[in-house]
Amino acid sequence: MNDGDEGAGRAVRSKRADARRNKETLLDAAAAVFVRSGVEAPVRDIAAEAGVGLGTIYRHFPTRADLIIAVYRHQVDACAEAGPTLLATNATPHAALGQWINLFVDFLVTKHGLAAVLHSDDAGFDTLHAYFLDRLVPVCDQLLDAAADSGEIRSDLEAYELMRGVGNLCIGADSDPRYDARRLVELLIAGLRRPH
Amino acid sequence: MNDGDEGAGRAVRSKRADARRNKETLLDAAAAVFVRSGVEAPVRDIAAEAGVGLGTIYRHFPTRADLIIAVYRHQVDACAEAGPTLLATNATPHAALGQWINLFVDFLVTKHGLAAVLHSDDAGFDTLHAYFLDRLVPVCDQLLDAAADSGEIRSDLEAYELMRGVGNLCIGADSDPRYDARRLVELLIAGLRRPH
DNA sequence: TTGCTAAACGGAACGGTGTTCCGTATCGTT
DNA sequence: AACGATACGGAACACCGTTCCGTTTAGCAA
Repeated sequence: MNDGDEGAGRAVRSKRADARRNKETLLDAAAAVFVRSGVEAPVRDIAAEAGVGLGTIYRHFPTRADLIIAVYRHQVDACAEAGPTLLATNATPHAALGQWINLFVDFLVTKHGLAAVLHSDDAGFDTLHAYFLDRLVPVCDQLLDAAADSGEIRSDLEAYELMRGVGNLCIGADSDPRYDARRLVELLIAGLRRPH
Repeated sequence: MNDGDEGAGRAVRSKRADARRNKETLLDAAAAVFVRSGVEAPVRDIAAEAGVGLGTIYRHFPTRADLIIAVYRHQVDACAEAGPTLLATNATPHAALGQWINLFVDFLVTKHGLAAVLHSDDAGFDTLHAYFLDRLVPVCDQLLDAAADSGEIRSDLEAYELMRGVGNLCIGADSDPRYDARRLVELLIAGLRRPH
């Protein structure tokens, strides 16, 4: 994860200072452009914002998806880490699940077009897709299991499927005042309740 | 809707025979290519399949979205018309709503990428978006009202919002065996039930 | 049958993507 | 100061939807 030092094996010469600087600049620029124009903003815009050539972007981030991952990695990780915490601090697993899903929805909805790009079957966003799934599905699974064990919800839905569904519901949620993803997700979670 | 004869006003010379023929050929070719490669297939592929130049496509269908509308218009209309019928033949409005939604989901899921394109905020698909909405929202509204009046479901959800939600849930449902849009939509509809 | 003209055709060309490639500039070390 | 590895910039490529216009043809009239 870190630049410069390699924990195992022979020592690897650390990156050049300008390279490390550019990577930071690029990350900041991308974040700014994503806020302004959405995650589908042209790579050239990001290069311009950073005052850097196109080659530089692609050397640091082999593909657009990798850049997007890098920009949002911290927030995805934070969401993943919030899972166990919520489970511990809430009265019921179902409440924890609801709050965690809300966290995820808020994250997606506030990033223009992230949800859309996340679920486009366009190859090349595979790595982005995979990263979100790898990081969040296990957490969701844990919450789902806990809620199922406590008898609050039906137990026949996979975490993967729920995450995809919730992600899908968030598509286009910004840029359309008549569409409230949060409400629909709540409905979906409500539909999960076991008809006791 | 018809080619050639204009019901009102002065007579308009009917289209040339080759033009009418090409339009048919194009519609068939597009349908075939959409099945083979999905609705996002390049326009050039459709032109090649039809054995026709690019100009010909764009003269008949000013934009890709118009071509997609033309290909699926019949099925969308059929879905719209099924609404009142289902309401009349089902025991409860809620059952009718469920069946109608299933019809819509089946339609979307079986067309590669239609749902995705339908909800992409890409301008240029606005007309496609608008056509689906104009045709289907009123029908959904009628079903929703009936079910709300009979007290089966909560009444605080707009037809527009439900249609968008269902459409979103269908995105990527083909090409992913681990994701079953039908089930999630059922969950959503279940969540709609009034907690009596 | 033969002209003639409006209608329709084909496909090169345009503007905009993401991505690759390579000559050039710079860093960090000797 | 010199030099090689590293990183840079941006022209070039492949592909997209769409536009434009010179060429062909259908259909009618003489």
